[in-house]
Formats: sequence, C-alpha cells, structure tokens
Amino acid sequence: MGKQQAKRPARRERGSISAEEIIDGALALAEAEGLDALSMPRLGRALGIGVTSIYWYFDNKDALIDAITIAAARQLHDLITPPEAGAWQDRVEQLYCRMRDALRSNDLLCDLLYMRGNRLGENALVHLWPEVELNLTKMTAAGFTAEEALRGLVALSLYTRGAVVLERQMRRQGIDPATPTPVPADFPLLSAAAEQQNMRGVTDDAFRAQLRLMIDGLAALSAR
Amino acid sequence: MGKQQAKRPARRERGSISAEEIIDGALALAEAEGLDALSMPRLGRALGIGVTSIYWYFDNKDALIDAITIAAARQLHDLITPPEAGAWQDRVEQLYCRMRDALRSNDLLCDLLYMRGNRLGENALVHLWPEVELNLTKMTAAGFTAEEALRGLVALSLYTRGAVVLERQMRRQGIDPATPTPVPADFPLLSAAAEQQNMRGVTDDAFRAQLRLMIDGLAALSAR
DNA sequence: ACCTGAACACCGTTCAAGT
DNA sequence: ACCTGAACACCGTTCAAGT
Repeated sequence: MGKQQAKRPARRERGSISAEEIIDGALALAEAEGLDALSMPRLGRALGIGVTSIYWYFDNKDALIDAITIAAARQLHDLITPPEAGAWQDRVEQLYCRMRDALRSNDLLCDLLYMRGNRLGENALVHLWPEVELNLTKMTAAGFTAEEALRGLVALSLYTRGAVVLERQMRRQGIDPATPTPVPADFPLLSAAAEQQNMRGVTDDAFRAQLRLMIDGLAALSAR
Repeated sequence: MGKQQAKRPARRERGSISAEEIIDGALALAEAEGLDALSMPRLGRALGIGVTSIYWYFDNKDALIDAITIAAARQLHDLITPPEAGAWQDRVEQLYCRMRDALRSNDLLCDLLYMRGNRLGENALVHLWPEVELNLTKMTAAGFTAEEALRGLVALSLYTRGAVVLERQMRRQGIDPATPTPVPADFPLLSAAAEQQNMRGVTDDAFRAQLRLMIDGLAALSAR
C-alpha cells in the first residue's frame, strides 16, 4: 500500500506568485463571502499558497486591504462619470445618482470605501478628481468661487454617502429598507409618514428630489 | 515559606455580577481604549470576573454591543434636543448642529451608531422620536404634508451623518481633517479650492451654511 | 441559579528556516 | 529572492463542571 500520510500541496515555484494574483484572489474571496470572511489563512488556502507567503508581498492585512480598495475603486470612475457636455447641475445630479447606484449594487466597494475605517481617506477616489475639476470649471463659469463650488460638491457627496451607508447598514442586518419602521401610535404624524417615507433608506425618487433641491439651492446662491 | 503557586482571584459570589455592571465596564473599557480593544477576555479581566460569566448575561458579543449602544445613545437625547419653542427651521438647524457636535466629541458613540454595522438600525435613536414628532407637527402646520416633512428631515440627517462619518474616518487614520488634501497642479481649480475647503471634512461654518441651504430649500418647497 | 476554567477553532503576525 | 510551516499571543464561544 502507498503511504497514507496526508499529502501536502506541492510547494509553489518562486516567481509563481504575484501581488496582482493575491489582490485578485482577495477581491474574489471578499466578493463571494463578504469582507468579514477575508482572512489571511482563508486567502492563502483559496490561492493554494502558504499563508505567510502573502506577507512577502504585503506588510500586513491593512496594506492588502488598501490594495484591494484601490483596485475596486478604479472601476468606479468609468461607471459613474457623466458625459462632458451639459450644465453642471445636470452633470452633478447624474454623477451622484450613479455613485449611489454603483455603491448600492456593490456591497464590497461600499464596505471598503465607507464602512469602518478606510485608511486611504480621500485618496481612494483620486480617479474622480478630473471629474471634480471639470465641475469646478463649469461652476466657476456660472459665477461660483472655486471654494464655494467645492463646498457645494462636498455637501452633495456627504448626502450621498449618508444615504448609501444607512441603507448598507440595514441590508447588513438583513433588514429590508423598503419595510417601514414600526412606530408607536404615540407619534401619530411620524407613524403615518413612516409608512410611506420610512427612516431605513431613501427611495430613488426621494434621493433624486432632495439632491436636486440641494443643487438648485446652490444654483440660487451663485446667481446672487 | 507560604505556597508559591500563582493565586487566582477569588470566585465571585453568585448575584455579585449584573448586566448593568457589565455594560458599564464595557463602556468604560471602550471609552478608554477604543471599541476595537473591547474584547470579551479583556472585559472579563477589567471587571475581575471569569470571561465566560459574561455569557450568562449576554448571548454573545453582538448582544453586548447592542446593549452598550443603547446605553450610550440614551444620553444623546438630552444633549441635543433644542427648546420646544421656535420655528422648525431654527429648531432643526440647531438639532443637527448639536448632533454633529455630540458625535464629533464622542468617538465611541459615533463608532457604535454609524461606523460598521449597527445592528439596532433606526431603533438606536428611538429617544429622538418625540423630537421628530414635534418637528413634523410644526412643519405640517407650515404647509408640508407629513411625508414631505419626514423626507426632508431624513435628508438633513443623512447629510449630517455623512459629515460625521467622513471626519471620523479621517481621525481614525490619524489624519488631521484641518490639513488640506494635497492635489496635483494638473487640477488648478481643485488644488486652489482644496486649500481652503478641503475634502477631509467640513468646517463648522460650512456645515451650518449648507444645512441652512437645505432647510431654506425645503421651506421654499412648502411655500409653493 | 449563577459563576468558572479548560478547550476549540479560529485570527494576524513573526521567525527561522528551506530552496 | 522567494516560499514555507511552526509557533505565538490573541479572539469568540461552547461545554461540562463547580458552588
């Protein structure tokens, strides 16, 4: 009879592992099982490499997460950037609506960028800077100072981020954002309103309407 | 000579531990060392009880986190609720400015409520529902439908939440939100604007100004 | 009824090797 | 230069006790 010992997988040749392969594997694992399930041992197993080999390419897990964040964010730009032509109001409305859509349909990207501490900070979205610059150009042409314009764009992005994060938190808990929050009858107005416009998320229409309200408010400001 | 064996702490009497004591200890530990440092073994050690004793009072760590979230959120209400009298515009402006202040000065509360998955969802802030009801009353009196009014309040809270979370992420990374983001000169408008109004946070004035813009936009809507 | 340590299956990371 | 397992100090949780 042959030897019965558990045969361990063959040692990988040197040069057969790359940072890119690890990033791709990590993205695949996190997409399939969730970011929480991404552990170094599991990743090593999924890639068929020794756990510790990962540490030759990345100093630690945080560095790896940074890398997959950049990789995941890179694709965002093409998904959401509106055509160059058009009034800033419409371009900006479209940009943030698409941003919300993209993050809503990509939990992993949302988790990497907005949930818990994204170590990259604002650098995670460097790919969007040309888009910001273009909007600033259009807005200054419309009468804004650059500071006013940027302040407005930041506000819109904060609103969008808030909406995305709220909904993500609900989904993470297995709560359907469409189901209204139960509110005791002590609060008649709130409980009536919460049946339509609940506090667990925003409908597409409500999001867009409020976004437009903010944009129009800014536009009125610049006209002054 | 006396026995040299490491003496283990005396066994606690039955009844000497309470859920409240555990919650207080957990809050103290999380405040002192950060939410990440709150582990079951550390908490047991801090309280001088066996780690596993905690499991008699809480099913698991998540349940304990829920409990301390509720405990931490309870104090929020008194801190931020504005006086009853006044126009809804001013009350709401004050409410969200104070909400931001409270969360900015209490990292733990911010982490519990907004960073990563808060299992309690909107129930974490039940203590604010009377305040919401009051604002809905005032806003419907001013011409809003209850749904419109709630939609507006949700939007304001999303903006606030976005601002708080962004700043918290920066602080968590040890980045000073006041230091401007370095932007390459390829983006002249952005780099000029980013020196004043950077993308790492919002100044108090900018936050309030944008909040007021949103409120006035809502008010104009109801006048129609 | 309440409190406990031993034990288990995980984790991230270091280190001293192997090739 | 690149890949590796053994080992370490942690974690959350279960379980079978003790009192």
